[in-house]
Amino acid sequence: MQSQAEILLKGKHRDEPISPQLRELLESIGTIRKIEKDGYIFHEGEEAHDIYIIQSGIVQMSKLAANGKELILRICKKNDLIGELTLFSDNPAFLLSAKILEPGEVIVINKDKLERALLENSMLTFEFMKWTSNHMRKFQSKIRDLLLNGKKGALYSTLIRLVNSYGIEHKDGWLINISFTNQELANFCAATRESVNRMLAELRKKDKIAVMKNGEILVKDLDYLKDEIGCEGCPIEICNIN
Amino acid sequence: MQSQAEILLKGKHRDEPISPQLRELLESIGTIRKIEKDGYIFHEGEEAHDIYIIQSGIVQMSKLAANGKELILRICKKNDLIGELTLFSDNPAFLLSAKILEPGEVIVINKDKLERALLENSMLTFEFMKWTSNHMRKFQSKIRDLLLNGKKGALYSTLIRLVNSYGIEHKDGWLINISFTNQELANFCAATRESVNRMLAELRKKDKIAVMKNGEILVKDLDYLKDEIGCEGCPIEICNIN
DNA sequence: ATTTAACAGTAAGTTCCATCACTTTCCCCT
DNA sequence: AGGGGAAAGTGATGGAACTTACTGTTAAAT
Repeated sequence: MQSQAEILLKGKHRDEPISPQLRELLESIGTIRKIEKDGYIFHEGEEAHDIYIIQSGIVQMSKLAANGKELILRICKKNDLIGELTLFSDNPAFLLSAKILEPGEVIVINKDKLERALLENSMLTFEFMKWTSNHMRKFQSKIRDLLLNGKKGALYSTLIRLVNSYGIEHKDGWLINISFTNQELANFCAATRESVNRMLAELRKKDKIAVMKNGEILVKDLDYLKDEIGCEGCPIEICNIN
Repeated sequence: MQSQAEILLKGKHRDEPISPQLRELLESIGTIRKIEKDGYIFHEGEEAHDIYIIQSGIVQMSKLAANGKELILRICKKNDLIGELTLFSDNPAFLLSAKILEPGEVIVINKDKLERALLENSMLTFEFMKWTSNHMRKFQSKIRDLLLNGKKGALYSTLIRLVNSYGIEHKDGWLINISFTNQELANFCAATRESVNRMLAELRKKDKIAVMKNGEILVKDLDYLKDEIGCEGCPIEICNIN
């Protein structure tokens, strides 16, 4: 049995969101495209012909609401698959927007090609289904976190997920290796910037977190966050933000 | 172009959640089990060996939170697939509880058998993936509805989805053909019974809904509900509660 | 027919959270 | 070095939603 620390210590290599075989297939039928900071790979509602796998860089997936509010659902990095929900769909339009937070490269894979390839290779089908099903599980745990413990629950669980996905070890705790503005954190939680600011101030006062000079958050007491929201210790492959 | 009325008029046959081929496969490798009112087909956390397809009856899928709160996520009927998220999973435990609201029968399908069958028949794989992906889309629209317009948004969107899934035509609007207590409606919305009661009272006062003697809700002005929450008219195969 | 239990309905008080309005801090730019 | 813009931080206020507490209603149970 590994402790969470040991699991996290594997560092950047701890995530293998898609299997090596699946990745190989995707690479073989895809083409590389550069993605540039603050641009978008695609926008919600656009017609979808391709799906993407991230090679490097960071991509934020979000949904826009009618009233102008934005809901951030995922933060994706190397080996994450995005745009996948348009696969096997009758009217393939992107459901989310993909904003580039850090530049890098993606593999662009033609939807039809991929569909055919998947259907021809049952091992890959297996991997793909496994990935999809896992993704759905994350989503169900997320919906609970966001709804069932108020805004505090939403923020704390977001912080926990960010640590699980982007936390690096630090002598005082876990450092979340991407910086977000208060507004962005609020968009994860369907809360306001001011509420998030106040909650972070309180956590800082209680010495549960600290904010670094570059804006990154250091979580000093992860267990406190978990306790406060009645975290049931779901596995790290579910409790993340990818 | 069909109007929503025309689509709904197709009545009970408007939903074909899974394709006839997929259904045939499932039936051929499954066995029948009777399900009895107020019982459970399975509970959250139990080890999962089978998945189920509903033949008749009504089944409610819900997630329990640490603080005792319950979140109802789906209401399933004939041809709906449940327990599906344990497929292709490493540690197959049910993520939701399946409570029987109306007695009936389910087809019990062994997980391993189904996995093998799916991998051997790519046409079925295709259908299955399509179903999964569609399911994920529903979920994303749901998370937006529940989070982005307060409790009113959550309740109104729940009513709209119930009409889309269980609405039958009525001279004054759409009658939701299952009855729920205020508490149950609250559990759909992550709200309290009292809040739901007040919102329903307000809708009744404005003559937008009416409550029948058996507790069923008659939605007299569906467009009002849609307008109030900035409904973007997503298709009926997404905006439902199955 | 009366009791009981479950649910609906309402009101008052409290807490949570969004909104508004502003100041302060940070950091980029020339 | 100083100015401008973006983000952080904070207080006041109001409204939304939860809590508590109670009454009214219905339907089943004895």
